[in-house]
Amino acid sequence: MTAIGILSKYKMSKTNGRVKILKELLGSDVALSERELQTRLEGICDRATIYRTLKLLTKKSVIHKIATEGTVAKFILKKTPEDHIHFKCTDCGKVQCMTGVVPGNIELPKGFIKKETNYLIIGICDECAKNI
Amino acid sequence: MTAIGILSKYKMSKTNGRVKILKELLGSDVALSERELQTRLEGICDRATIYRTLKLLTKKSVIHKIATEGTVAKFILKKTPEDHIHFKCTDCGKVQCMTGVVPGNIELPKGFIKKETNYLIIGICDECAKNI
DNA sequence: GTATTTTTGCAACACTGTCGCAAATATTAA
DNA sequence: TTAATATTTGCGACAGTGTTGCAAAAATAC
Ligand SMILES: [Zn+2]
Ligand SMILES: [Zn+2]
Ligand SMILES: [Zn+2]
Ligand SMILES: [Zn+2]
Repeated sequence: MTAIGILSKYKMSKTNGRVKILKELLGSDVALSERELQTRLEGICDRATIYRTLKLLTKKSVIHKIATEGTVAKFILKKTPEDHIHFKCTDCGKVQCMTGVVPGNIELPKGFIKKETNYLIIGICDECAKNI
Repeated sequence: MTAIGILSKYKMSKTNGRVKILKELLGSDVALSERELQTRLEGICDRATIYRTLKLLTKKSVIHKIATEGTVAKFILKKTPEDHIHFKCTDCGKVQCMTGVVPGNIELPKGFIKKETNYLIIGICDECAKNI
């Protein structure tokens, strides 16, 4: 689906900034932070606009937010609604979705109610592992 | 083990701040942020000292750091060296270790090297679930 | 086209976490 | 116990993230 298509689908105004932000996210196989988007967009729009857009797209479930050990949140297109694991490389810093790696069916103690998950594995990615 | 005992074991100077911080962590079954420690200690020591102590204790593996979806890191005593899941309640905000809940043996794609994990489940804790 | 609604940029803000450095405290050795 | 040495603290400054109010700008509806 195209950026414009997605914006139409969720009844979001098609502004220049939003289209460009979505295009970057659509074209990236790794999660991006506001900062990284800012750099890629070369000041096409304001920080605040990027944050607002990321928030809105997350709410619409177009993208999802990944909590890493650092301070920065990263965002990536949501390809599947299912729980899955994320991987963060300590070498290149890339954060990506691990599709195909299924987290075992986790059973919580009695009384606990699961809403969403945030599974992150930190290590060395396949690309970086080659150069060790 | 006592706060003093732990500090001795890891050859850390027994300062007032460190003892108090460790005591709070030893007495808490939920993860605490620097802010929460600050409040509990009622200004016994500086922000910077708390951050430095938390960093050092994490390095010594006395406590561990939990990344949540927000910006704040929380710390809790490390009872086991094994990978385990954490639970964050959206109602009361508590973050705790889920001992007993074992994450299935996750197999990464070829080439990826695991160093550490950060598994977080977000939902309603048993206590809060009672009052719904 | 104009009217209306939504979004933007800007500036200000609160907050987290880090660091250098002089002063304070803890450890050590006598 | 005291003096010498080593470590830690508090303070202030800083960089960075994310949020918000508001007037101007842009997009949508008519
Ligand atoms: Zn890598
Ligand atoms: Zn994902
Ligand atoms: Zn709760
Ligand atoms: Zn834990």
